[in-house]
Amino acid sequence: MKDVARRAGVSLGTVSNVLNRPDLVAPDTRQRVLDAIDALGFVRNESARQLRAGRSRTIGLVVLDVSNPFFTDVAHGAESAAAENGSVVMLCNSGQRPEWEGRYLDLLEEQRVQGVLITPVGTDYSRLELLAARGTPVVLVDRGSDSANWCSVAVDDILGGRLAASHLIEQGHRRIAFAGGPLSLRQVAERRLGATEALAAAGLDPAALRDIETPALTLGDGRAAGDRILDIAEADRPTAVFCANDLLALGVLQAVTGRGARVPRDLAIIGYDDIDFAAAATVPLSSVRQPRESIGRTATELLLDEARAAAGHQHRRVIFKPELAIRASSLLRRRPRSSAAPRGRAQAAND
Amino acid sequence: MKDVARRAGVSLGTVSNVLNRPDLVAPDTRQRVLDAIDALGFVRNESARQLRAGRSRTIGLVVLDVSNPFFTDVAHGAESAAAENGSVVMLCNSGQRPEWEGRYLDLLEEQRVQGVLITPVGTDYSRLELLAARGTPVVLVDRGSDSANWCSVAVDDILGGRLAASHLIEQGHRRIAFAGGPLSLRQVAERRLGATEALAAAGLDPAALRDIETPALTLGDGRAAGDRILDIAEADRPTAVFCANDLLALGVLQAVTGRGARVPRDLAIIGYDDIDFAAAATVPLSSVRQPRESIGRTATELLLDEARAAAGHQHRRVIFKPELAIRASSLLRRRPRSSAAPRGRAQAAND
DNA sequence: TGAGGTTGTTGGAACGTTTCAATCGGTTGT
DNA sequence: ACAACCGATTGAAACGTTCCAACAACCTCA
Repeated sequence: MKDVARRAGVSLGTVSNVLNRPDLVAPDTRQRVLDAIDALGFVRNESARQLRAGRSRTIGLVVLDVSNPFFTDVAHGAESAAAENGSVVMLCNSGQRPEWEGRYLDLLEEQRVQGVLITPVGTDYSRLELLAARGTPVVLVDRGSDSANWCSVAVDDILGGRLAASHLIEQGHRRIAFAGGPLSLRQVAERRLGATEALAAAGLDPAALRDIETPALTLGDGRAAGDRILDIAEADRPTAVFCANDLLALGVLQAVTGRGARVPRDLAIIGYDDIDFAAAATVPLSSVRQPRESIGRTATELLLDEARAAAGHQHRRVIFKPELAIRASSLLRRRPRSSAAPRGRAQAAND
Repeated sequence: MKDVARRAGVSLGTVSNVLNRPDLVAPDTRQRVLDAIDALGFVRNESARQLRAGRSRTIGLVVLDVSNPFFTDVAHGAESAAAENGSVVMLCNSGQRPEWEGRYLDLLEEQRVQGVLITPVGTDYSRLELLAARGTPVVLVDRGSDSANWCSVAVDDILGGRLAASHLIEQGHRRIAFAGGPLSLRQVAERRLGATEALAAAGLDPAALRDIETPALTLGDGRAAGDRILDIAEADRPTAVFCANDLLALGVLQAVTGRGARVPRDLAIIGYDDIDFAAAATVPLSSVRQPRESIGRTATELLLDEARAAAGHQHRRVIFKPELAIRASSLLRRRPRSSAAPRGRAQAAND
């Protein structure tokens, strides 16, 4: 910047003004400075700006799994909201490992980010509370929280679980499995809880929900879960499975059809998230839809509001409602008429 | 840091030494400083470090599409290589839009990142050349380049295209389509080129390759492509399609089976990338496998080498070889025995 | 005893910005 | 003719680190 100033024959302060408050400086001076910038190929040093400003223009987004399209969609929403406000999102992948989550939080705090959007791995929020207490705004994503320390944006996972299970019950299923894990993930626990509520509401025994616990929520774990379901003796085998997310559901679908079972006739499947691949599976996958991009967008807006308002900020708790997206993988009866009549051949089988 | 120094009764320099070269400082002083750090909840200011150091510990990774699992896998490889070297990867999504790519490059340069890993949108490398000339190492990812300005890590896409098309020809197909676009993406153009080479090598007319050009490489574009293929009169319709990536192929698969056509009997499909979802599709998708994580890892290592060696760095050009991953979506004949005997029922149909 | 080492600590300059009070011509109003 | 004001520019003080030459205290050996 010093070089630019010298070349344009002005002082450092003027160059800074051209960069930050161009209207303050006379048009011809401004032009001279801009020319010098061009000629020298000058590029602002963001570190120095941040150091001076005390805060960066970056927002941290810590997700459980980047290879899960759900999170990339959330990230997408966050990114566009941030871009509209001149900020950037730094995407960090904890991979459901608490140590990585911690590492990334340290890193983000050292960078003095504007704030952190996070879907925490566990339920121990002490690190986050410290972060918030030291002045970095935190917003919980895809996870409600009654804490007074931050905003949160969530989807009603209990309701989602209830919707999914009710749908299966309504389709005539009585032996239903729940695949998902670890149960320490609040999303998983709540979806499961919703399912048991639906069973109870239908006069069935909630304890009869068959748990297929998985180490994580990936395609591979889904394949393993599918194998485990098929390994159950037929008389006892669930006729339907509710998976804690679509990755799992797609894995189950693959394992099960790979072994010659028919979906939904032999096993009905419903997932959760309604990622794009769900509809694209060749037995189109029923799922519970969440407003993925809106989650990211809303969380970012809450965060920026807090970062700017500093004092006069009221923490808020936003809860979206999930919706059923019914497709072939869970439909045993003739497909109910929906507004847009579906094209495919309706399944006639019934159990 | 000043507060820490005061509390521990030492000078600023000593605190810095505790943080950066702990072995230089006497054990008890060190402990006193560490205690003070804990008590005050001190967190290093990364901006100040960077300003002083002149360079950050961040690596920029600019990809074409974060929602494409191929790139998240590349990112994963890059991330772990970076982590081993105490660096972090900042993931940026250009979404195939040149303006966004430019914005992100500006941003990364302002941050004085250690270097930039990029799969460029177009073929205009002038912005990158400027970046490299000003001293930021650049590594081209998934794109070969003979430029003397940077390293590159690529996969031989021409070979990949040849493999895919040869396989289809060998399966008896004569009317073959290529779905992909825009052709300005080098990946797309080269995969297509490989396919025409394969046709020529088999004594077929390379010009007979039927182009289904798509605006981008997404699931949605694939569905549209599938519809366009089925709209072709049956006598003239291709019996096989080679898709420029798996997202496209999965889209085609969905559209085609949704309209009652059978895969591979009515239309054989082969994709590219071999993402996890490919094997998980219910007609498991044949594909061309690329070493996704290795690409990211190798690129990062080249980058870090350049960033460190500064002077004595030789630009290198790494080219991986792709492999066929044959699955049901392209197999008309009895499945050839592979080392691990496949479980499913073999297809008996033949054309 | 004093020269030379070793070990641990210190003070201050530098990194590249932003910000703000101060300054400087030049008008304008009275 | 003087005060008051205006817009444009300047100079210097931060911001929080790292780095390095210098120093102090102590030890060792001739």
